[in-house]
Amino acid sequence: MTEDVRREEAPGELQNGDSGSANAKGSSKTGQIRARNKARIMSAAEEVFAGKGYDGATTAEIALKAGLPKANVHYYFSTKEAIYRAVIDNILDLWLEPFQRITEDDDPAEALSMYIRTKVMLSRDRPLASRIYANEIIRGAPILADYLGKDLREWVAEKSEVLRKWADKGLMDPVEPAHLLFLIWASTQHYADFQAQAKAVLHHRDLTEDDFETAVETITRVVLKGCGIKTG
Amino acid sequence: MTEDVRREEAPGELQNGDSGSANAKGSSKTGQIRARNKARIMSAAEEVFAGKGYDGATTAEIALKAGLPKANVHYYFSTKEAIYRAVIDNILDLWLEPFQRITEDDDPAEALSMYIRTKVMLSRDRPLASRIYANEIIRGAPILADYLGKDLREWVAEKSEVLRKWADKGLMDPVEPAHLLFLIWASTQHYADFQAQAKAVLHHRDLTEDDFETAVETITRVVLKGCGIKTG
DNA sequence: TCAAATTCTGACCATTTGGTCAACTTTTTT
DNA sequence: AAAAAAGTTGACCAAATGGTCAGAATTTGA
Repeated sequence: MTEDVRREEAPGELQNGDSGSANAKGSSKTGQIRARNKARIMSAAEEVFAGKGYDGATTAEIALKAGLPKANVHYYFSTKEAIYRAVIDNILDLWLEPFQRITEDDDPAEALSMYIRTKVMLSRDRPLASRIYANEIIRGAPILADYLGKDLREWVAEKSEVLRKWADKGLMDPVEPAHLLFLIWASTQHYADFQAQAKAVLHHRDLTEDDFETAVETITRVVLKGCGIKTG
Repeated sequence: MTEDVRREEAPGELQNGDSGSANAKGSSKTGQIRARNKARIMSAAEEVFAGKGYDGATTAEIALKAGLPKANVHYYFSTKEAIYRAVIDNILDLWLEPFQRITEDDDPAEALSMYIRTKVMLSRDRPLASRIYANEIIRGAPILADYLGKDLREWVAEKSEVLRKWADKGLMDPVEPAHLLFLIWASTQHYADFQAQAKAVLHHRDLTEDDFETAVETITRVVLKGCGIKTG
C-alpha cells in the first residue's frame, strides 16, 4: 500500500502545499517531513538538471546535494524522471502567468514593457529554471509535448489575437505576433540561459542589477519602437 | 609512438584537411581513411551531443551512429572530451565569421539585416551545432572559457565600436551595443535552439522556408526600426 | 612483393548508474 | 501505551559507462 501511494503521488506533485494530500484527515502538523524533504530534493534537482541536463544528471548527485541518502530520494520520487517532471511542472507555472492578464484593452506600451521586465527579472531570479526549460526544449521536449501543443499553443493564439487587435486599432504595426513573442522570449531568457556568455562579454563578473536594467531598457526600446508603439 | 601521435592530434583537429598531418611526406591519397572516419564520428557526435548534452552523451551511442566499433572511435579520439572539443572547435568558426567583415563604413541597414539573415539561416542549416553551443553555455561553458573571455569579448568590443560610430554619425540610435548583439543572437538562434517549441506553436510540423523568412523579416524590422535605422 | 604503418575490434576492466528491498527508526494515530 | 504509518538507509543488483589493449586485418610505401 505504501508503495502504491508513493507512485501515485510523484508525477503531479507540487513543491509546496503537499501537507494535505497524504493525511487529509490529520492535523496541520502532518506531512511536514515529507514536504520538507521533497522541497530539498527538488531544489537540489533544479541545480543538477540545470547543469547536467536530464540525461547527464544522476540521482546520486541530486541526493548528495539534497543531503539525503539516494534510497531516501527514491522513497519520495520513484524514478529520476519523476523528479524531473516535478521540477518541470514547478517551472511551467512561472512561464505563462506574467502575460496572462493582458487584454486588448491594455495599453500596448505598458503591457509589453511590463511583460519584458517581468521576463528579464525571471531570468535574474530563476536562472536555473530557465536553463532547465531550455535544455528540455533543446533535447526535443519529450516531456512537454502536451504543454507545447496545447497550453502554450493556445496561449500564443490568444495573445496573438491581442496583438492583432492592437494593430487593427493602429496602436502598433502589424508585426507577425508569434515571431514577436519568440523574439521577446529569446531575448529575455538569454540573460539566464546564456549568462556565462554575457558575463564573459560584459565584464567577467556576475551580472549586476545595472546589467538587467540595461537589458530591460534595450529590449523594451527595440521592441516598442520596432513595432511602432508610442510610449507615454 | 602511435599512442603519442594520436593524443597530440585530437584536441586541435579539424574535421577536414587532415590528410597532411599524419603523413606529410606521403602522397595525397594518404590519410583518407582517417579523414573519412573522423568525419563520420564527428557527424554522429554532433547529433548525440545536441540531443543528450555533453554529460548525457555516451561514446557507445556516438559509435553506433557512426557505424564504428567503440574502440575504433577511441582510436581516433582518445576521450569523449576530445570528441566534444573537436565538435565545438568546428562550430566556433561558424559563429563569428558572418559579422567579421562589417566596418563602420558599411551601411547599418544593409550590414545588420545581412547579419540577421545569415544568423537565421545558420539556425536553419546547422540547428544541431547551435544546440550544442547553447548546451555548452547553459552548463557554464567550461570548455569555452578562453573563447568567451578573449575571442568573443574582443569581437564584441570591436563591433560595439562600429555600432557606436554609426550612432555618432547619426545613422542609428545610441543603443547599448553588447545588449543589442545579445538580442540579435538570442532571437536568431532561437529558431534552432527552441525549434521544438516553435514547431508546436506554429503548426505542429517542421518549420518551413516561409517560417524562416518571416523570422528574418520580423527580427530585421524590429531591430532596424527599433534602432532608428533608415532603410533604402 | 614485402615490410612498415595504419586501422580495426573483441574482450576485458574498474567504476558508476538507476534502481530495489528488508530491516530499522521515528512519527503519528488510536 | 501500543499499533499503525511514515520515514530512513546500508547493502545489494543488473546493466551501462569510458575507457584499455593485444592481436588481427588492411593499407601504404619502398
